[in-house]
Amino acid sequence: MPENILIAIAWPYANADIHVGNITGSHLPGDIVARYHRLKGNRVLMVSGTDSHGTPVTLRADAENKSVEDVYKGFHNSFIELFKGYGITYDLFTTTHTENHFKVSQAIFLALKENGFLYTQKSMQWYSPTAGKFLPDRYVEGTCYICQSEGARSDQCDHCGNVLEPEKLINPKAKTGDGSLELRETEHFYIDLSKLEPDVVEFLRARKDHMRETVIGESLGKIESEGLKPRPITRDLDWGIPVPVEGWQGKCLYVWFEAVIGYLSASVEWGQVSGLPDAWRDWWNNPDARAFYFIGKDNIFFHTSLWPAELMGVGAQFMKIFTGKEAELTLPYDVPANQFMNLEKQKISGSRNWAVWGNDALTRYDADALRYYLTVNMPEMKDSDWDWAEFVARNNNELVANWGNLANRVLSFCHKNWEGHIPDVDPASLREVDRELLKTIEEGFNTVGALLDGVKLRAALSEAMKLATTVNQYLDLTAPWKQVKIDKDEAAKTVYTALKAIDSLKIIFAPILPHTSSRLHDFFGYKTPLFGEQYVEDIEDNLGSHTGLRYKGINEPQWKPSQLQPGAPFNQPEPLFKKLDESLVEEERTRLGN
RNA sequence: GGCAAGGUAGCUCAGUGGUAGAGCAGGAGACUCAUAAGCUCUUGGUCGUGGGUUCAACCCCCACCCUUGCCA
Repeated sequence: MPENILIAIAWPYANADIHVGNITGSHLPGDIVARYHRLKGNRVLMVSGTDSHGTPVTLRADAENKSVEDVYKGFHNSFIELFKGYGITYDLFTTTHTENHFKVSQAIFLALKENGFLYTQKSMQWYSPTAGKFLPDRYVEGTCYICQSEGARSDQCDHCGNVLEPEKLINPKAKTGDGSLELRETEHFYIDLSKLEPDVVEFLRARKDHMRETVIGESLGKIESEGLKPRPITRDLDWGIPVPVEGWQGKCLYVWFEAVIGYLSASVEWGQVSGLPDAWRDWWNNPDARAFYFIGKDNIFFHTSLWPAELMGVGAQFMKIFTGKEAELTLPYDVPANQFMNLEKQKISGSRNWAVWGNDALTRYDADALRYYLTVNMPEMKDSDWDWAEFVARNNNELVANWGNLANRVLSFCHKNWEGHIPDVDPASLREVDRELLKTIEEGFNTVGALLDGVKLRAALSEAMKLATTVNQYLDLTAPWKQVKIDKDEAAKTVYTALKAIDSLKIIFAPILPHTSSRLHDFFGYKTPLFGEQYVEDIEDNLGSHTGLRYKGINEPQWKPSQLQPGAPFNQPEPLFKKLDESLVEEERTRLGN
């Protein structure tokens, strides 16, 4: 019975390019788990999109003298290029600036309102008369009223570290230089999270055993010690989703409230563009569907507490408003948040160009080499570090030397000695040592599969590499290069066994290394591909048009041991991975910080 | 400041109340099918600091230091 698996990945914000930390943090782990479940034959829906709204986008547009649409679309298109290059297979990668997302978000808002979880409250906010608008707290700075230091943000002082009350800031100025500011009264909607706190706590307790300790600590641990407080969910802003209430013109839904709804709205949109308008309900109205949310540690609260609170708060009301039929929405099953990846011991910083940019790295390195290093070094438990010397070493000593060389040595040995055919061996004639090896590899489908299912990706990769080592050991023991000179039939058994093992390992590695596994798949001459294809599609609606990244899958379970047929022809193999020259370490390091 | 997570071999990281683990790097050896790759053996750690609980602590408790995230 196939499972329904939702892979929800954090929405990149349309204000910065994607770097290796973002890739290893959420997009790559999500893709690995998605590919695994697709190979298993499960029904996967993997969605994300560009978070296009909010103040930083409008400020950038002003600074660059562009329209906000141009700014977000510039980033959006570059994100799509990157996902194609790395093989991050979104069923739909869309944006928050779609008519559909507006409707879904507004329906969520209204459902919460009808269910009594929203209230309004007036407050004083800094207003810029010259710009004619309210400024977000982080764009107002002045003198800290606690430590008297200059340059404090109105909501927080970096010098003394205190959280500030914005209206108490001394001598406030707009960071953007909009002249003097004044306090004005404004009114906003708040979500009363304290009412939903018992539900959120229960939700987290039920998932305590399979969620990461860092995630549980950051959410359940904090709620138990600090509680959940109400949060404003609207802002004085014109670039975003209008508050769907009479008399609230000029105010929008707060980005953090609206962006998480994207997982739901992207699923709805995926159904629309796929010609299956109700299909999203198989994930969203199905309590057995498992929903995984791949995010970075800075986002934990929003996904473990706020988003579940929104979902539980709307109850069956969202579906009633949006479709006319009452139904509950599926809660997250797991939120496998990653920690951060540093770069050469320092925090990644876009403004200082202390970063390895995703698209740029692809111009010099193969996607699977990058995917390998980003998986082996994924910050699952604690922050990790991208180190160029380590990248080269791991590529050369592990990926090339162990797995790549294993495939290459056996395929080329066989191609040479058996004239481009799999040795025509009767499987019943295999020796004990051959059966042992194949049994070990077959068990790998369970052990590695369980690790992938549990989102323990470093462990899964390590286990797969261990299996490759086992095959290398087997070859050393059976030494077919000696055997072939003495008894070619015996050597044939060895080579046949090793090829079967490699053909199986190809599948086991495929979620992590899809491009090279596909090449190996081609060498073996399979007709059905391992994976489907990514493509882009322009989608029109009443807000304009946007580009969606799509994926057309293969409907065939392939997570199972090799089906290689004795005697079948196969293609001339080539090395799967490239050895990297040590000199590039210096070369890459000089790029940093400039 | 409050809360949360991390601080284990040169490097990157697993780990558990009961005689410290892996991969890579370093050292040695036998082999040669392969991108001089693979295989075997091996050096290497007072498990952040200081206390405490226990027959026994890296693992439990307390304090402190360092790193990171959040403060909704």
